[in-house]
Formats: sequence, C-alpha cells, structure tokens
Amino acid sequence: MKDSESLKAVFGSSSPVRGASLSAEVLSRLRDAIVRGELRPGDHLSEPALAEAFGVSRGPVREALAQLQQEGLVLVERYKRARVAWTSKEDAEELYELRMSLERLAVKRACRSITSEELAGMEAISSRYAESVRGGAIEEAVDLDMRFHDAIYKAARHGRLYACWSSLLRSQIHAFVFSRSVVDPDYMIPCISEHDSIYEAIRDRDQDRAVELVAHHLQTAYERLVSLHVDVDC
Amino acid sequence: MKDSESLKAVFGSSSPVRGASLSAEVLSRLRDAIVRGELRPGDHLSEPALAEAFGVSRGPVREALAQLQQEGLVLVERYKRARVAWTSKEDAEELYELRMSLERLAVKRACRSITSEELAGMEAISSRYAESVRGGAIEEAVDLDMRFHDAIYKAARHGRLYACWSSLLRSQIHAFVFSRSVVDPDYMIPCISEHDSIYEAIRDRDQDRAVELVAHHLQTAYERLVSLHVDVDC
DNA sequence: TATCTGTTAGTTGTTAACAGTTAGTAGAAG
DNA sequence: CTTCTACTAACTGTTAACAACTAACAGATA
Repeated sequence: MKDSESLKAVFGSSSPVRGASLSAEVLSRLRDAIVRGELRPGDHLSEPALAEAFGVSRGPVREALAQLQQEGLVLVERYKRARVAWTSKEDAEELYELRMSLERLAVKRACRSITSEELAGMEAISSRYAESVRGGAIEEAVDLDMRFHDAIYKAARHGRLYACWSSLLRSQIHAFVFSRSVVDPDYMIPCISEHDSIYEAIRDRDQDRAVELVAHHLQTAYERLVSLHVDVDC
Repeated sequence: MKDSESLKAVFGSSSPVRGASLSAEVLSRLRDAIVRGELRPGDHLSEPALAEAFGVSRGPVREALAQLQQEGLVLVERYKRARVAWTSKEDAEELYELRMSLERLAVKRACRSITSEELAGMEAISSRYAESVRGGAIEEAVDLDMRFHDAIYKAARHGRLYACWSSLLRSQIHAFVFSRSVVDPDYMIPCISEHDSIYEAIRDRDQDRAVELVAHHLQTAYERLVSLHVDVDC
C-alpha cells in the first residue's frame, strides 16, 4: 500500500496544473492515476499532499475528491483521509447487473436515434480496438473499449441515462476492466467480434438483435473477467 | 422569479445551522426548499446570499450546491450564479423511462431479499399514505410516496442501484410529483391501491407480478402526471 | 431615441489560515 | 516483552480574504 508521501512521485513529473478549472484538471489527473493503477486500492489521499503535488490549494482537491467519491473511485469518511477504493467480486457483480439494465436501454434507444456521423465514429473506434488488442496495446485497447460503450450511451440521447453511466459506472468499470486486462489481455479477443456485431446491429437499426448482442457481450465479458484470479482486490 | 435578496425570507426564520456537518445541513435544507417549491425554478442561488441566510461561510454552501447539481435540482454554470432547475415534459419522460428500468430491477431483487421488518415498514408506510391522501395532507402524502419507493430500492440490497435512485432520480422525481400534486391532489388516489398491490406481491415473493405491477404503476402515474396542465414548468 | 462603451458592484474560483479531530509514537506500567 | 496512556504531528472541516470574471447601469455618441 502506497502512502501519501509518494504522491509526488506519481504526479510530480507532470506539467503544473493550470487549465480552465483547477478542480476539473485535478479530477481528471487523479481519475486517470486511479484507473490505470498508478494509485493502488487503499492508498491514502490526503488533501495537503495532493495540493502540494498538483501545485494548487486544498479547495480544488477537495472538490475533485468529492466527485471521485461519487464515481466510486475513492472512499471518504469524515475526519479521515480519502482512500482509493477497491472492487470486490460482489462490487463487480453489482456493477455489471446495473450496467446490464442501463446498457440495454441505451442500445435500444441508440438504434433509433444514432446519426451517420456517430455510426462512422463507432466503426472507427471498433476497428482501432481490434488493432490495439491484437497489437497488445492494453491501455489503449481498454480506453477504446470504454469509448465504444460511451458512444452507445451518447447516441441514446438520454441525458440522465448518460449521467448514470458516466458519473456512477464508467470510472469503476474502467478501473476494473483495466486491472484485469493487465493480468490477462487475451480476455479482450472475443470482445472484438462482439463489438463488431453490436455495431452492425445498431447500424441496421435492429433493436432486438442489438439488445440481445449487448446482453450477451456484457454477460460473457463479465464472466471472463471475474474468472481471472487476482491476488489483490482492485 | 424570486431573487437572491429574498433567500433570507425563505431560510431566515429557521434555526441556525449547526449539525454534524454544515454542508449536509445546508444541503438538506436547500433540497427541501426546492422540492417543496419554496424556491421556484429559475431562482438565483448566490453563494454569499445563501451563506448569509444559513449563517455559515461559502465553503459548505458550495459543497451543497455541487451535490444539488448532481441531483438535478440546480443548474451551475462557471462564473454564474446557480439557478433552481426546472423540469420540462422531455425531462419528465427521461426521468420516468430511466426510473422504469431501475425500479423493475429493484423490485425484482427486493422480492428475494426483503426482510420481515422491512415488509412491516412498507405496510405501515402504505397505510399512512392512504390516510394522508384521503385526508388531503398533500406534502405528507408525497413524502410517504417517496418513502414507499425508497423502501423498495433499499430492500433490493444493491448499493449502486440505490445510489442511482437517491443521487440522480429521487430529488427530481420528488419535486416533479410534489409540484403536480399541489395542482391536482386526486392524482394520488389510484396510487393507494397500486401501492397496496405492489406491497402484497413483494410480501408473497411473486417477482413477475411485482415487476408487472410496478411497471403499470409507474406508467399510469406518469401519464396522469403529465396530463395535468401547469402554466410554469417545474 | 437608440446604441455603444466605460465603469462598478457583485459573483465565482482560489488561496491561506484557524479550530477541532484522528492516528501514530514514545514512554511508563505491568 | 507486551500493553496501556499521554502526547504530538498531521489531517479534515470551516472561515475569511484575494483575484478573476460577469453583468447591469450611467453616460457618451450617432
């Protein structure tokens, strides 16, 4: 378990934080570090240490931590340092059961409302995903996986559904999938053709088939992921 | 449209804010005021004015506003005052479509995992709901309506599903239902027997029937609510 | 009169300091 | 050597002040 004094080792080399919004920048960098496993489950995240590491004051850090708590990436207890969250098998089951409900709705709506530009984007993501998986670019592959599903939610044209996905599920799913993909990248190989099939069903506006394919994809991907044995919960 | 100078008129008479957490207290009071229509859609919520009204500094107010934005009750734009959100017909459609997906899952799980204590609680809420509706206690009736559905989500034993409901849907639904119930309290009369039937199906662990009844309840309640004509969006 | 512009009051984003709480540590007691 | 206790360092919750930005208004201009 890494501790706060090493936060500078994680963030110290990156460029100083100064963007449109300091809290948004801190949020983005912290989220990336957690999702990519640079910060490990249980690591303490003290506000002064993070503020120092990012070169900002505690205010923006506090806002970022509150948002990350909402996203399920950190645990916050009153008067205690925030900690990087972990994902148990029960957590993974919850995540995928909820995701199944939401993504079935998303893909059904997407079949009706997706534009040709969005379809072209999905196809591009899908083929780049195949390249990355076959080329062994794990981090990029997982990113593209998330972007593929993100495109479905966006195409659904449902603000609250997208909010559910992006603020409660996406980050945790991303961290979970990434941590398992590092252990066994081959997990992603079946996903290539599953993504392609889902894309084709949406393109053909075949709601029933698209929903069926998404359900099957999520179910089998979940089973492949949890069957991997990892020593530490992530 | 009310403006910030009258925030003290809304909150000035209440007791000073000092609880376990100032931000939690401010959040709770602001949420109540918005849900009950004491603050109207479009009203400006400036941080200094709220801080003054509650007798705290801007920090806790800022945290509360960020949470209310997540809950969909206020709109926040950078460098602009937060505003109380409104709910268009499209918003209501989104809310109920998403709620339908989530609550079907919730009631299905609740049938399996609900305890006898929780069942007793639901029955009590259900009968108090009937009394309130028949007695014309609108505010209390709407509160009990929300508590009835909250009990279903709690009984589902699914932390993330509950988070979805409580942090993205509940407050907006509460505000929407309350604003319409004031216009036509009779909307709630059919809900009495619908709640009772749902309770009985859950008590009998009849998943299929419970899901069917919830779907019917939400669908008809939604249709009754949007058919009411109200001059201002809420 | 209508429109543009400079100014100013008010608001948000951010920082720094203060008060109360937690947790780790050194030392005493068994 | 272990366990308990008092103490200290560090952290969070909160406040107040500063900097940057917005918007409303008064006055000048066409």
